[in-house]
Amino acid sequence: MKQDSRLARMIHVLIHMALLGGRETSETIAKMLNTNPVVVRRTMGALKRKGVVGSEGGRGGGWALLRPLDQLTVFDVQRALDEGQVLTAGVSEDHPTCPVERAANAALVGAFEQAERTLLKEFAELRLSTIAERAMKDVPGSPGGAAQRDHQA
Amino acid sequence: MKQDSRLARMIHVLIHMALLGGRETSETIAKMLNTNPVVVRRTMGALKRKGVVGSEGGRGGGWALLRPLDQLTVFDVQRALDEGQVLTAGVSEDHPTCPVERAANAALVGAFEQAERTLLKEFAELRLSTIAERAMKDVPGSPGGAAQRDHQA
DNA sequence: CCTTATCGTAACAATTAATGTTACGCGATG
DNA sequence: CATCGCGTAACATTAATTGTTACGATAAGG
Repeated sequence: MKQDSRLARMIHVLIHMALLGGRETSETIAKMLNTNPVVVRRTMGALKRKGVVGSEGGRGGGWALLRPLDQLTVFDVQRALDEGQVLTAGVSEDHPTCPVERAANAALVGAFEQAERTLLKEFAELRLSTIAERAMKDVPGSPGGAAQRDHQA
Repeated sequence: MKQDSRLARMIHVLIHMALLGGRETSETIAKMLNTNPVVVRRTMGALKRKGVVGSEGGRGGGWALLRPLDQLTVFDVQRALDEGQVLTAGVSEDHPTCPVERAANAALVGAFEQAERTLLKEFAELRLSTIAERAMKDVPGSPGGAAQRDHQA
């Protein structure tokens, strides 16, 4: 399957929205994400339901952040997009009554739950304002300079 | 996308192989996994390359465990199946030069790497013999009894 | 030898999850 | 009342995993 990139995209967009400061239409945001306005509405709709952003229709409408970046963590965005598990163990369902299969699945599920706790803790500590600051440090340098610092090699 | 269940399946099979003690053909194993012999060969092939199992062709051939279960961890099996990352952050690649996108991606990648370290540590501590013992405790009770202990609700 | 059992592998189909696209309804603003 | 923009349903596209078919190589058995 294809990878779910909604979280990365939403973090990206929310930071841009904060930097721009105003109200953005789905079409503007779609261009930021190199995609289609409908995809934007779908995903932003989830954030709206959780009070992260607001929307207005009609002329002059669009989407607006409802909280400053330093009061928004990656955890908040993640939970707004999906309340279920982030990490799910790929279990087998070939013989659901086989005790060995069940024990194997249970062991994997347990390990993934542990890893998910770590992940969510990391998410909860990551403020969007922090990410925005890191992005800023990337701008001043010329292309090819300090810009690649974080995820090049 | 569909979830990768090879790890769960291989753990399941390896434990059965140890319990049976002999040499199993791809067809026998395929029945355990409710699938096709070719799928088994593909996946077991990876374990063979890492010395977890051995195979022999021709009459009387099949697959055999090369190590006892207490010298095999989930980590070993995982690495045999795939040397890459287990957990991968779903990053966005809409504007690869945008500093904001890059910072967002980098933050997520970092969090997932942390979670992966937790996961691999759990895997390394999980011996297949331990899982086998847990499965054994599941057998004696009648269906509906202690059997559901671990992953029912 | 020649038949049979088995692994090894390539090529292709089926299934499933995420994303992209088109179409249309509804409300707000000028 | 025309236009802009969200909301949503329905369908198409893309990508990853798994399933399937087909065929080659190798190792006994007779």
